[in-house]
Amino acid sequence: MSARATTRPGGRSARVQQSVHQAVRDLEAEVGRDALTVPLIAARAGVTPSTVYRRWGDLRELLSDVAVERLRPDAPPADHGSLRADLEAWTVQFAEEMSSTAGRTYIRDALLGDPGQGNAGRCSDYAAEQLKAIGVRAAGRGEAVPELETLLDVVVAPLMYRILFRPSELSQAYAGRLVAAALGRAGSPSDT
Amino acid sequence: MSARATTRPGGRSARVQQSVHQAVRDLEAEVGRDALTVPLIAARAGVTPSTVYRRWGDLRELLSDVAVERLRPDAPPADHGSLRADLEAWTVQFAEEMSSTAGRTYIRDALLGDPGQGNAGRCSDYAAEQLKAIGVRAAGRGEAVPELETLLDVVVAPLMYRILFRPSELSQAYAGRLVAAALGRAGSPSDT
DNA sequence: CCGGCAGACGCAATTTCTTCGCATTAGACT
DNA sequence: AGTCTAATGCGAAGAAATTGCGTCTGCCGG
Repeated sequence: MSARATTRPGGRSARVQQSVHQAVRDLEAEVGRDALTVPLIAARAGVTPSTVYRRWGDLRELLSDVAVERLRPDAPPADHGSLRADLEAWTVQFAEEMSSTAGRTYIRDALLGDPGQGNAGRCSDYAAEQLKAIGVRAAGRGEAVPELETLLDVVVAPLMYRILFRPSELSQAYAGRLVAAALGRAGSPSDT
Repeated sequence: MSARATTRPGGRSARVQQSVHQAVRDLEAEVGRDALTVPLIAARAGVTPSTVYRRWGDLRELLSDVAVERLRPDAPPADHGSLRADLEAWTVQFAEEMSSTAGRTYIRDALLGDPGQGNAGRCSDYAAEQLKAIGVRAAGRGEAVPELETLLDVVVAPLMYRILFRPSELSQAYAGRLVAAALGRAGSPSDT
């Protein structure tokens, strides 16, 4: 499932998916996430509930798809002139977005309704792409760049762990320390 | 919510909670987790569905409570004679348990139905307690012991990140590298 | 030891959600 | 243009969620 790239961009399936996703976003803002139901979303989207059940299986999977869309970065990471500055800026922004009430909800939704783990993997891929872009740019400047896996282990994973399991232990200073730790070491615990 | 320590151990509320939890565990083994419903659980537990809804709110919160119970370590970490050996053994066992199909399901359930983030925090506390016990024992031997926060950042967080977001990237060798990384550094990115 | 009190539970009706079969339609392909 | 596949709409039947009300359990003061 996880309806994606169905027929063509102009086809009916694509229109239905768009209007359903849009209905989820609209209703989430209007009535709150906890009040969302499949019949409610279907009515707003102008389709019948059975269509939603057939395409997405249940409400959780639909919310998971929408959440992943919202977690997709909308722009490449900003260029601040150095690897350290780029990493710090990206990390702080990432931490702020993900630790917000909305961000945590999206992460949890993305993780929850996810039979094949596809959506969760996509979340990680988004972060990896951004970090890779920062790394390529830094390499172009001649800077030494940590392994991508190292950054995921040392920066992203601790952030996400706190966001999910220890939301009170997260601060901007902590995010900064993670970046410092990542840049302070050349090798990597994960050189797979 | 999150019914806990209601009246007395012998009270009726406690009996209801126990029988409901037991019903969840039994039915999970018999019919599979995806087939669980509140009416089904209530019938097995010998209570009415409305009781379950009133005490736990919905199925997700009930499953969250049961999942946290299952994630609670049943014994202190084994003693292998040295900090490194204890850490490696604990980490490998932790990774195996948590990355199994059942373990991932419990983690996801614990995270999902968790309004106040109380259950997620408890999961982290369990790991922290085990690590602390290993640390205290090592300190008693005169070994230098990393900060607890460092272990959470360097060992637990990367493991959990892979379990949740990149399940295919997890191996026993990776768990070993994480321990090596944790013991190879004295300081900490998180000396809060 | 007895009676009152607060909270939890059982019961049952109502509302809402979920599932399914069947007919119809949109879009693709020749 | 004609046909073929797949997705959608519709409606009914079944299951689950929610709620009000009466009852009972277990606790506490008299």
